[in-house]
Amino acid sequence: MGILDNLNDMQKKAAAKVDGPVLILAGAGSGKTRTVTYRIAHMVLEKGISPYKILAVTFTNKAAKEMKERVEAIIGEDAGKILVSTFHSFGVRLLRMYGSQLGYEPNFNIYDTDDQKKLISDIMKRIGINDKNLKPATILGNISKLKEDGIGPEEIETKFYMQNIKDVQAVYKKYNSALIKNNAMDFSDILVNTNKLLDIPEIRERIQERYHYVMVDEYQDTNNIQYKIVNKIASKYRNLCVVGDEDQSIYGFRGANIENILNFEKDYPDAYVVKLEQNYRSTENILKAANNMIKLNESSKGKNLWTEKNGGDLINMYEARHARDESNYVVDEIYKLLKKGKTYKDITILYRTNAQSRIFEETFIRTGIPYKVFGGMQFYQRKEIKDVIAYLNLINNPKDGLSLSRVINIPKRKIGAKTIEKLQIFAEENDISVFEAISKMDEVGVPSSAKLGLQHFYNTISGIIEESECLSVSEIYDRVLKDTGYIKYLEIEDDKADVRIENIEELKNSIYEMEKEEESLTLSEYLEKTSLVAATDDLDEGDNYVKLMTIHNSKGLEFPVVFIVGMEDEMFPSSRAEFDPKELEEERRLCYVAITRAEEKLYFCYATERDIYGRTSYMRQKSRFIDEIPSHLIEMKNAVIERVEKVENKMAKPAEKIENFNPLKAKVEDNNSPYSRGEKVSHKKFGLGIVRAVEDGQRIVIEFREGLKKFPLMAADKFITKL
DNA sequence: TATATCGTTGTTTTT
DNA sequence: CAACGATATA
Repeated sequence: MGILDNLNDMQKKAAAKVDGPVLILAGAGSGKTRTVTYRIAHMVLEKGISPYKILAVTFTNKAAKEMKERVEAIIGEDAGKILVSTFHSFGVRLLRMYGSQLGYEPNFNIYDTDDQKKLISDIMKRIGINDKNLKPATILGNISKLKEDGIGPEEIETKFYMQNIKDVQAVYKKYNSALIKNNAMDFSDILVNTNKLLDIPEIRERIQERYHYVMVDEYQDTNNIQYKIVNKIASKYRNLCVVGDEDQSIYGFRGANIENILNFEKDYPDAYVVKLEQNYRSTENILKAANNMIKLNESSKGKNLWTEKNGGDLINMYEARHARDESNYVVDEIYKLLKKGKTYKDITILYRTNAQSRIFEETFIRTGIPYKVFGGMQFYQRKEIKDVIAYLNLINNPKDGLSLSRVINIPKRKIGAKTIEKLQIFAEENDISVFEAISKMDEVGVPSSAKLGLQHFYNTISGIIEESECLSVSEIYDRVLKDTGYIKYLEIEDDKADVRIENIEELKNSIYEMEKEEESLTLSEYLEKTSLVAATDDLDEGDNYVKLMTIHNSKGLEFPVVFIVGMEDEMFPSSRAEFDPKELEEERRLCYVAITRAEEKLYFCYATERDIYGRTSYMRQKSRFIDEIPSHLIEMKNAVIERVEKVENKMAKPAEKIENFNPLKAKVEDNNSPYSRGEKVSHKKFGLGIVRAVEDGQRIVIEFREGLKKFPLMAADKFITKL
């Protein structure tokens, strides 16, 4: 009786094959984590492999933590010797040790997306790019892509199709050198530089010798640079085990390359391939829905998930008149579920975009349902938190000019944009940090009104830096608040002071928590953790509340009851994916992920009206994905008419109406019409619009920014152009 | 330099 | 609806 007898036949095969390249194609809910943890346990306990030799890479900290705990439950404290880490944490770890070879100091800071955008917009201003069509976010997207494809600013060739290539190139160059000057890395740098380190023969060999066995989870979501990193480390001993599911590849937009998993057998012709198809999570009906949908994807290699949980409830579908009604319906259903013995923590609401959480939050607050939103405007992105973190960043790494410029005038010290610019220019010309430039403010020639504030700022920060060596993170944190008077500043200047101060308290608690777990937590480590947290890292299955999150954030999780809301065309699939077959496939995979999160009960909801940008969008259609599921698996709950009456009676704010227009009676499609529903058009006066209906072949209804408009079809061509 | 007010514009998805 | 930027004014 060995450890692996706890697994089913296929899982056992996957876990027993320890040497050489292994590809585990693990369908949703097929016991992937179980297989991998038993595989590791088998390696250590039965194969005599040193746990130090094992590296397991996961996608989130939560997954890493869970894997470590589950291995520990089988093999005991030896589990602590295995390195289970995310790509980014692994990279940072390496870069703290060897980053000096690339010109970084070990206390480098990590910039998140907001920091990156700020830096880029500063650079754009400085070099005088004020093209309205060229937003920092766009340039950032280009830069990240180039970086991760290994293309430096010098190497951009005209063959790359990219608008404003010259501007991108100029910003890219400055951006990179600014990061280095600031002793900072962005998310891409962490991966790119890790890869660079592995190109240094001594380091590569050291790592290869350290980790004879490499495992990668969620391999379908690795990007090109992660692919390089993994394959470099594993190239010597070739003990590479990758686990994934091509049908769950949903991060294409950030560079994930589904080809990595599809081509594994080409990369390693001797790969041992195992498919895990028995699903332990969901009922038969839920799985059938998922299977039927995903088989429409060309990217799908084809697999057939099966389960012993025969039958099960049908998928419950509800058409709401308005998004408000949708959330009310969900609340009604939650109450029913509670009566049937479910608790709040069994229930999760999934949606395509973060903005959708809002209406549910309002409804849950009104009805007293406990809930928690994961992701979205994250804790660490809030203004007050970013301010305090910026102070800590600056103390950790005084070269960080970006963090400096964020807080130099917060609280107000009479230091304006002009003064900061002068300091920046001086710093650049003399090749020193901005912080150092402050100490030479007489040479810089700052306005005399700013001098006192600058001096004060400088003294405060350098005072804390001097002492920081012998202070804990929470002590440094206290010093920052006290010495800068930040709380007082909020009380005086900020009308949301109470909430912000509460958040700052919460930040302090989180520091305490971390220090409890790790006594010798350094400032640098703390900051690293805060920049690499994922939305669901702090999800605790024990807490009793309804969970709300995007489908992306739900990957790897499972819940007894799942509501997938906003199942409307233009929302899901996203309007941006409509015309691109590849993106549509990714949306479909996303839907597949959503469906396969559910264990027992699955709901689809959509609304025919919904407020978007403060305006109502009418006649929204149910998602095409719903039609891809066999109708006998779906139970339609309410006919729209019946519901409309009910809702109109209780709606506080009736939906806007245009004269003589009844959305319910309007003919939605007309095959003889030159226009079709959902088509995007442009109008001379009203701008962009979407065709909502063609009435009796006579009139066309178009939704514009300022609402619905009707035109006689005959005259439409004069004003309207198809896009 | 700091604030007030108006107008524009946008929304996928995230480590 | 917000968040952000540009412009005006103290």
